[in-house]
Amino acid sequence: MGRRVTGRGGRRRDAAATRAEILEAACVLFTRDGYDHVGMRGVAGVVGVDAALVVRYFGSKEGLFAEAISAGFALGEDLLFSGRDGFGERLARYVLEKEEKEGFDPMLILLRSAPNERAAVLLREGLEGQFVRPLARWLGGEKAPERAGLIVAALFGLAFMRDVVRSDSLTQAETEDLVALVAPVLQSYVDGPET
Amino acid sequence: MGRRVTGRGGRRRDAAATRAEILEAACVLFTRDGYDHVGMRGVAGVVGVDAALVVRYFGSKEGLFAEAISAGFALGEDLLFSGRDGFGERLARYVLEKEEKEGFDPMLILLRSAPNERAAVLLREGLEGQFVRPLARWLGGEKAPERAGLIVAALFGLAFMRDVVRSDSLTQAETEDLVALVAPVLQSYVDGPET
Amino acid sequence: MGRRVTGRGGRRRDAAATRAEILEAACVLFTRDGYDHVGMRGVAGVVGVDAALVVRYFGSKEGLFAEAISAGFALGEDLLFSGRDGFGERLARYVLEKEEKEGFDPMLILLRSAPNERAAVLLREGLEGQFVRPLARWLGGEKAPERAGLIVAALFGLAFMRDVVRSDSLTQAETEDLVALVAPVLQSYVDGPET
Amino acid sequence: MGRRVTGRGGRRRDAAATRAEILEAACVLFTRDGYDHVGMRGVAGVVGVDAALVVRYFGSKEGLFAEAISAGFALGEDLLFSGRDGFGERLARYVLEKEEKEGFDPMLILLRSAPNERAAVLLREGLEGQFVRPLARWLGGEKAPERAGLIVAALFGLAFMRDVVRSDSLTQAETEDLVALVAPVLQSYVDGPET
DNA sequence: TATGAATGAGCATTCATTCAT
DNA sequence: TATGAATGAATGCTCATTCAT
Repeated sequence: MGRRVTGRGGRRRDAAATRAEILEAACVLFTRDGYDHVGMRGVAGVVGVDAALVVRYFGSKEGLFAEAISAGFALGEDLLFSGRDGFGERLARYVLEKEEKEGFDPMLILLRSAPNERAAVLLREGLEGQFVRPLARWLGGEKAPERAGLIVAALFGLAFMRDVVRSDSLTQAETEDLVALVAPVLQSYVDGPET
Repeated sequence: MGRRVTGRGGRRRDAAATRAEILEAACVLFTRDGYDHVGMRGVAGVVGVDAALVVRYFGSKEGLFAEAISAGFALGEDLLFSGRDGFGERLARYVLEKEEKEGFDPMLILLRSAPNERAAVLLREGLEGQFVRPLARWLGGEKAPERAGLIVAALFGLAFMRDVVRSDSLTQAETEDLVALVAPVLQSYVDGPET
Repeated sequence: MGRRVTGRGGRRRDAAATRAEILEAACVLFTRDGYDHVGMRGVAGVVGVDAALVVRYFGSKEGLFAEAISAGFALGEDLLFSGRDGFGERLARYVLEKEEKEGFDPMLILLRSAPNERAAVLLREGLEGQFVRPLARWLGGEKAPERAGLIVAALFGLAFMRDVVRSDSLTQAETEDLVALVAPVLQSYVDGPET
Repeated sequence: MGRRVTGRGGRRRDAAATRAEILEAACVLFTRDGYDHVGMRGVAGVVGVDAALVVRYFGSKEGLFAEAISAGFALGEDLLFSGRDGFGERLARYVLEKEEKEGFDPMLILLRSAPNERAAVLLREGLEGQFVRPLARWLGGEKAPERAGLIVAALFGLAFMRDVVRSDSLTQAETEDLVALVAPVLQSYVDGPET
C-alpha cells in the first residue's frame, strides 16, 4: 500500500528502499506483537518480499530487532531533555498522547518483547545506556539513579496499563485528568527528595 | 529412570492431588518464563506426568493459564485492603520486598504473559474485575477509577523495571531509599486530588 | 511395502515397531545417500510417519545417525575374528561379495558420511574403538596398529572404488580374480612384516 | 570495508585472472570441505567477488566443480608414470608425504565429494578415463584393469583413513614404517600375478 | 561485463494438540 | 482414567540460482 511500486512480479530492486521498508514493517510488527510473535515470514510478507531477504539484510531475527529498537531509542533521546520546568507534564503527555507514529512505539516494543531472553538483553542495555543513565546524569542531586529509574518505571507502568492491558480505568479517562494526577508525581522525582 | 520421583515417591493415583501439583508447577513456570515460553511438556515434566494429562485436566494451555492466574488474583485481593494510613508504604514494600513465594508471583506472570493475545484477554479481565475496580471502589472520592489505575500502573512499572528489565538503577538501590521515594506517590493517589 | 499395517489413516501405534522401522529406513538411506543427503522428512516419509516423530524417538539427526552406525559396528565385530588362516581371503570376500543386506551397508555409510564433520566424529570413534584397535590387539606382533590400519584402509579403498566410484575396472571384474589379487595382500598384513 | 583486498590491491578488471583466482579458491575449498559443504558464496567470498559472478563464469556449482577436478586429474597424470622400478614406493610416498600443495589435493576432493550424486558422475568419468584406464594400459599384462583398479583403491583407502577418518593408527605411525608395509603391496600389483 | 537484489525450495527442530489404546 | 504415539503447522535460517540493472 502506498510505497509499493510493482504491484506484482519482481519488485523495485532498490536495496536501500527495500531495507527501509522491511525495517519499518518490523517496527510496526514488533510494536503490535512483541519479539516472540513476530516471524521473519510475517515481516517479509508485509513488504512483499521473501523471508530470506530479511535475513540477508539483517543477519537474523535478533539483528532485525536490534535495529528496530535502536531506531526507537534514538527517537526517545531528544524527546526527554528540554528543561526542568514542566518536565513531569511533558513526559506524562508524551505517554498519554502518543499517537504510535504509523504503528511504531518503542515503549510497546519493550513492554511486549521483554519476556524473551534474547530481546531482553538488547532492551536492558539500550534502556539503561541510552535512557536511564543519561537521565540520571541530567537529573543530578541525591539518589539520581533511583529517581531516574522510578521515572522510567512510572512511564512504563502507565504505558503498560493503557496500551497493553488496556485497563478501562485509564483508557476511558480524560487525558487531562490523568496528566493532572501523574505530572506532579514525575516532577517530584525530578525535583528530588528535598521536598 | 522410568518414573519421575516427585518427592513423594512414585506417582500417586490421586487425581486431585496431581491436578494441584500441575497447577502449582504451572504457576512457577508462568512466573519465570511467561505464557509463551512455557510448554505443556515442561509443566508436565516437572510433575512427572505426560503432557496429554495436562491437556486432559485443563483443556488447553489457555485453560491451565486461566487457573494459574485466578489463583494469583485471589492471593492479591486480601493483600491490598487494610486501612488508608500507610497504604502507600505497604504497597511499595510489597513490590520491593516480595519474595516470589515459592517462585509464584502474579505480577510477573502478568508482565511476562501480556504479549500473548490469548493470555492478555484473561489478564485484562482478571486485573480489571478483581483488582482495579475493587480498588477504585475502596478508594472512593473523585477520579477514583483513574487513581486506582494509576496505583496499579505504578506498581507494575516498578516490578517491570526491577524484575523484568532488571534495570541497575533499581536493582542496586537500597530498598529503603526506594520506599521513601515511592510510598508518598502511592499515598498521594490514595488521598486523592485535594491539591 | 511388507511391514506397513494400516494402508492409510493413522498407523499401527506400536512405538517399538515404529522406532525399529524408522531406524531401518535410516540405515538404508544413510547407506545410499550419506549423512548430508538424508533428511528427517525423507526418513519419516519412507516409514509413513511425521518427521517430528523421528525427532521424538532419536532426539536429532545426529542421534539417529549414531544409532544407525552403531548397528553397523555391532554387525561388523563378529565378522572379523575367526582365525588367522584364510583371514585375508575372508575379508576380501566380505567386501567383494557383500550383498548390502536389505540396502544396509555400514562401510558405505562411513564412506559417504565422513565428509560431514558431525558424522565424522562418531565414525572416527566407532571405527577406531570398535574395529581398528581390537583388530590391532588381535593381530599382535610388530607394528600391529599400523597393520590393522592398513587392513581397514585396504577394505575401504576397495569398497570405495567398487561401490561409490563404481569403477568399471573393479565392477566388471570377476570376483575370483579380485580375491586372488587382494587376499594375499590382506594376509600379508596379518602375518606381519617378517616375510 | 567495501572492496576486498586480494593481495594485489582492489579488484582488477582482468576477467581471466579473476576466473583463475576463483578456480583456485574452489580447489582449496573443495579439498577441505567436499562438494556439499562448499558454497558459492564461500568461494566468491575468498576471492572477493559476488557469488553471481562465479555462476556467470562457471555456469553452476557443478560446472565449477568439473573444472576444479579436471585440474586435479591433469596434475595427477604426470605424477604417476616414470618407470616400473620403485613405482610402489613412489606411490606410497606420494600419498603419505603429500603436502596438499597450497591446500589443493585431488584425492581428498574425490573422497569428500563422492557422496554427492552430481559430483560422483564427474568423478567416476574423470578417474576412470584419466587415471585407471591409462594406468591399466601402462601396466599391461594379465588382469591389467583389475590391477590398476586395485592400485587406485589402495591409494584411496590409505588417504581416506589418514586424511578423512584420521585414524590414529595411521596418523601417528612413522611414515617409513607405512611405506615399508605398503610399497611392496603396490609393487605386487605392478608386477602382476606371476605367483 | 559484472553486480547484487531477490527468490523459492529446502533444512532440522519445536509446539500444542488429537486419538487410539 | 490416563498414557504416550502420532500429527501437522510453524519456527529461524541456508542455499544455489535468476534476473534486472
